[in-house]
Amino acid sequence: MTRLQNRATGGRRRASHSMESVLTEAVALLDEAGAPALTFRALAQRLGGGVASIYWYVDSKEELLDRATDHVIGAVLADVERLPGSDDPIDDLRAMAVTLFDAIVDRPWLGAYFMRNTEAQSNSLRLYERLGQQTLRLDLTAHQRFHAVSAIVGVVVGSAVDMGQEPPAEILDGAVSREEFLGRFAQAWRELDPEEYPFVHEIVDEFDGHDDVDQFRSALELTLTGLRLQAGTRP
Amino acid sequence: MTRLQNRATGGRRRASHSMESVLTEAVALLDEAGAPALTFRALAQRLGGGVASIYWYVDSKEELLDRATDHVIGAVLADVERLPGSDDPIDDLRAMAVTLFDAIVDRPWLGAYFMRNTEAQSNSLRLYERLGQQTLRLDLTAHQRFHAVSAIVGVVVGSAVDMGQEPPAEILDGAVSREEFLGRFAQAWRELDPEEYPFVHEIVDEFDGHDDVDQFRSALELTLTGLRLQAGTRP
DNA sequence: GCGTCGTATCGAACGTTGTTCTATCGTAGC
DNA sequence: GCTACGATAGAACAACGTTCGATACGACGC
Repeated sequence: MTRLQNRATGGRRRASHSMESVLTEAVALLDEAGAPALTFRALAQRLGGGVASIYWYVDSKEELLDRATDHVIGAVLADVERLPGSDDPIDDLRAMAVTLFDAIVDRPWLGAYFMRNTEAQSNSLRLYERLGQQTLRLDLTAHQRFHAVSAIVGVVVGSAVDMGQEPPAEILDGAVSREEFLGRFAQAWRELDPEEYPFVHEIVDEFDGHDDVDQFRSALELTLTGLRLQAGTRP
Repeated sequence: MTRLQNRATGGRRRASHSMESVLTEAVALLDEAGAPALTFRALAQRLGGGVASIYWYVDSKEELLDRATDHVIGAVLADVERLPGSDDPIDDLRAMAVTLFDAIVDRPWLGAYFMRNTEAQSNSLRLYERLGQQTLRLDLTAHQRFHAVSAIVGVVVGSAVDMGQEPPAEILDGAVSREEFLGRFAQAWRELDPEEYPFVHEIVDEFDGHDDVDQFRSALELTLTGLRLQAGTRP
């Protein structure tokens, strides 16, 4: 689609984009080096065009982020809709939440922007709807249903934000592994006064080398059993 | 503490700060207009000094944010330690979580930075310890205790992030109230296809004019009942 | 009194960011 | 061909975090 122009002045090309390509490359940048890597200049270079051209597709960086987020949430939504489904709505809720969480594990930057603006994020709304539909199968009031879905999304986002924060550079360039980094923290904790920090000492071994997915699963399970009790259904 | 100097050249003053004053003014800026308002230039102007002076107290903006966050978490910790305490550790956990959440309601910017870096945030670690101590009174494994506290913190952060995002400017300058803004969303939702969005229609009235604190309380209650069941204690 | 050292301060500059301005190209319709 | 419009792009702008070098101040030795 790109064309030659102005052969006399050296044959500079004009780039020809599309909403799709802009979003795809934006997501690629986010995937490769996280949120700070997505700048208009980096994106323009990748698209082989000028900085200002991006503003034809998008009014601001906020909108770019929203659209990029919604773009990948679309894939998550497809995964969720492809889920088999069972006779237990709570099992289905768990499967959906795990699917969403897995997507955020693959793309840590998602955590910060997911569900920020349902206006420009139509796929997020659809996902929200899908989660909510499972609560329609439970014996709850509308009030309880609303809060149940909020709670589940809250658990996902809460866990995701924990992992979403940029690792401290030393870990990004591979100078130290994640295990080393956690271990360093654990060591500092072990040197605290056991009288003053009995709990920290109790769990320091659990913290050292812990798995984020386990942590999320446990948190999710607590809310789900709470929800199950509230709905009065048998496990 | 400020002194006069160089009277001959017009009597320009030299400002004299302290870690305390820097942090206090930084928090004041955050409180007044949110995270984007805290810039080194704005802070310097408020302190009546130069921009570079702040770098004597702090090595980067990240450290400034960490220290400012820990500064106010110190007050939260004091509130938590002032809590009466009961014979039910889960009741105490709830009271602590609510205290923390209330602090974030007052200072929405807290949500984004709380628990980001326990290295420079000693008060956060103390708060984490205080929460964990309650789980020591429950019949749980160390593994379960670790996950329980993570879950509770996750619920707080998850709810806080929801509210922590900057309102879209129209609401900041008072052009539209929060109720109007929510109502606009609700109206858009009501116009969706009821066949395709049954859940959204079910809860749109709950969403319209909903209270963030209620939402948080419900989510917290679900995890707490889940935890209670896990510990096998009677309510 | 004078020089020196460490603490503390500040103006100016640098590089990068999001955003806007203005000018341009290429194609489709007349 | 001319025009209107969709699309592109370079240059400039303001604001930001950060760094540099110079400078002031109080305390100390002498």
